[in-house]
Amino acid sequence: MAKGPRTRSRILRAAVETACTNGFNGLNLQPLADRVGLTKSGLYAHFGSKQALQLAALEHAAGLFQQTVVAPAKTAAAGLPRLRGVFERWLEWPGGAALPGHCPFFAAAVEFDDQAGPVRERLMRLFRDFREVLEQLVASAVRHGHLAPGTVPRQLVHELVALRYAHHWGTDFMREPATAERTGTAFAALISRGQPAG
Amino acid sequence: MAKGPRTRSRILRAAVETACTNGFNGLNLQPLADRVGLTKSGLYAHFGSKQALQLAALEHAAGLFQQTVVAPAKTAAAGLPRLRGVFERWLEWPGGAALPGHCPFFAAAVEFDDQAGPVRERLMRLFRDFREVLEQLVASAVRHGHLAPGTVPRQLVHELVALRYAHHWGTDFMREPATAERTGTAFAALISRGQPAG
DNA sequence: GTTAAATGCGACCGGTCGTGCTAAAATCTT
DNA sequence: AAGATTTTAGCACGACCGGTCGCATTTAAC
Repeated sequence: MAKGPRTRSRILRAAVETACTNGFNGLNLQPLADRVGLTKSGLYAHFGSKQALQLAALEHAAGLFQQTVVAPAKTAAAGLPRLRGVFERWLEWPGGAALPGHCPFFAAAVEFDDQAGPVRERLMRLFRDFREVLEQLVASAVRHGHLAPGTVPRQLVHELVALRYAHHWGTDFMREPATAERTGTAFAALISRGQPAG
Repeated sequence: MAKGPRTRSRILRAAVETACTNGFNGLNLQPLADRVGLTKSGLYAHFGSKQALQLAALEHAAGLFQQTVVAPAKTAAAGLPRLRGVFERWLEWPGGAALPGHCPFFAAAVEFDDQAGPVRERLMRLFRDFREVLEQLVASAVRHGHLAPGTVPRQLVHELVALRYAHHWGTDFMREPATAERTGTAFAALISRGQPAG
């Protein structure tokens, strides 16, 4: 492997770590360059613009997410167990990928709320794609008879997203240990509500 | 009313509006001074530090929230109707206070996730206080027989927070019109789950 | 082993940030 | 109307921001 892509890789790792604690707007060149032992311009040469760096970091984070949260799905039986596994790994992300701080996508969703551009577009697509994955898992759980036939995947997934958000709020901002239990209780309630022949 | 407090008031109004779209870290002095027709230092003299400005803006926003979302609670009958009213006004905040953009508290929760200091402390207290209000409303609804006696207020409120977060995500970031309906459906499910004698 | 491309350094640009200071202007009090 | 006080403008500072350039060095290809 050539040297260029290798340092680029190091940069991206550090960039994602930074984004987890400081957000994507916190991807400032100078501190990031210091972290990887480069000069600002040396780092900059790899991307050409801050936006390109943000996009690359976002893409890298998406890869880690896929491989940490989604990919291990097949380790559990299809249907509800698989859905539960993904949800639980989602709760623990980004810690599950040995990343510090909090979910970078949630931070980015706030930072780019009013900031149109390719980063926002890409992030929205990532969200939609993962939601699609969740909906497939729900639909599969329904087909396996683990959830009521009348379950509307998109509705249930909306409520799963809600739980993940509240979990983020409770653990990362409020820092209340009881959060995990409350999230678990809520998840169980969601599932039992959708149980066939309640 | 003297002139000082009057301009201070104008500044705070503009500051909260800015915080709704740009967050509290986006409360930069120069643009804010331009908005209210002052010089940067002229504005600065009113607060003495950016952090003091952030705190004052946060306090002002809390006042608007109280008066827009919480105070009108008494217009509805005690119990479930009152809870529903507060939740619905919460969903529409900050639009209900004629403010642009999104809920500034959610943005602040991300910005100050890792940033210790008085702003973070104050914000956490505001969240706790409002959660307390919600729990009281839930408890009241239980006492009125609108919710099952076994309802755990803190758990239900956690899920209401979850819904509000997902609503924010769906409307402000994803910009999906269907979000309101899904949030409403989820709220109804939460309530019906807690209905006495199923 | 020579050569040419890839790679990173260092200095620097214009701009904006938060923060001080002083002096002038506007306001309030008497 | 005159004096006391508050309020604002003007200016400057050091630090940091994203971004650019030319040059040295390392790497890889021939």
